[in-house]
Amino acid sequence: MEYEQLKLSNQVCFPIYAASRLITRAYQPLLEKLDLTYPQYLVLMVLWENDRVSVNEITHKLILNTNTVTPLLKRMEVQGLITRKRSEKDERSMVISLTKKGLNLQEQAAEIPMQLAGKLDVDDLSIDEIIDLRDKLNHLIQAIKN
Amino acid sequence: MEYEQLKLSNQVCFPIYAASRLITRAYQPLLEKLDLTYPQYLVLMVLWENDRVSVNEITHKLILNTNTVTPLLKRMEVQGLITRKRSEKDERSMVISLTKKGLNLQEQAAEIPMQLAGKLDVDDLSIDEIIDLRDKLNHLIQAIKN
DNA sequence: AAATTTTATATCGCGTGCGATATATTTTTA
DNA sequence: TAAAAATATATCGCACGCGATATAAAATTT
Repeated sequence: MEYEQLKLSNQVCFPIYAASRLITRAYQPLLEKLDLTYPQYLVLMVLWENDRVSVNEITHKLILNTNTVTPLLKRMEVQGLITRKRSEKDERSMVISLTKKGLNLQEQAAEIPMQLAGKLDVDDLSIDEIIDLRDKLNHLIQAIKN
Repeated sequence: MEYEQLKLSNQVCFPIYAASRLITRAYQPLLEKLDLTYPQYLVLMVLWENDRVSVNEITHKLILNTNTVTPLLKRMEVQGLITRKRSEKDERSMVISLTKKGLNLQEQAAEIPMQLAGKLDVDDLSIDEIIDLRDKLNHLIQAIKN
């Protein structure tokens, strides 16, 4: 019995899953120099755009759950990248802020997107194709969320 | 100082990372009925296409490392989905085979792709868009691999 | 105002995912 | 053929990622 829909080559989900891991692998040597993991880098990107946010805002922006983000932030606190303080307005809420060290990393991190692009074979992939890919993925994300 | 390239909304990598997790989440309730995780489902897809393969072949097809696949296969062996035997031709190699239970799951699993498609908001995403997305992702995967 | 519900964060357990490393077997080289 | 290199799998440690559950504070209802 043949089930065409069960072939790996016919899947959309598998390439997304594989691409996600390949990208994390590609980032890894670049982020290692800053002593960061990819999820930690994402948290910093959120904070560089908007410092002093709640755990809740971070989970929403990164589409992660608290049980992932809380330990992640605790590790980042130990590394001296961020601080965690209870909000005075709402004692339930945690305010996450950049330390000087976390803020200063931004300058070095700014080099990373270009360095990563260098890892892609330009013959295989154009800028237009990447932008189209990004937009279609955002469509897919919306379609799953709905 | 503003770094446009560090904004989440300008990233391609983040949507891939987010989409990957959202897809795994979408699969989860469907796979739960078969008592499978997404990576286990992927291993079965490999075996349904081609039974009696080595660990090496599985790692290559799924683009995973041995240190991920070996424990994964051991858990699947405990669940009675597969068997693991040393190859007679090459004692280093492990031959992974489907059990009857593993083989029989194929019929139920054949329903999953259609069920998953039902979770996507059709207004947001057309079939053509999905196929184009799949092809562009495969381009990206090749571009990273090179 | 007291009781109930909601919201925000944290904890626990388990399954990945991977860098680094180990072990055994096969292949290649000297 | 003995030594060295390559190949296949396994083990260890750590960081996610998430379902289930807990706890405390705030908001809502009664």
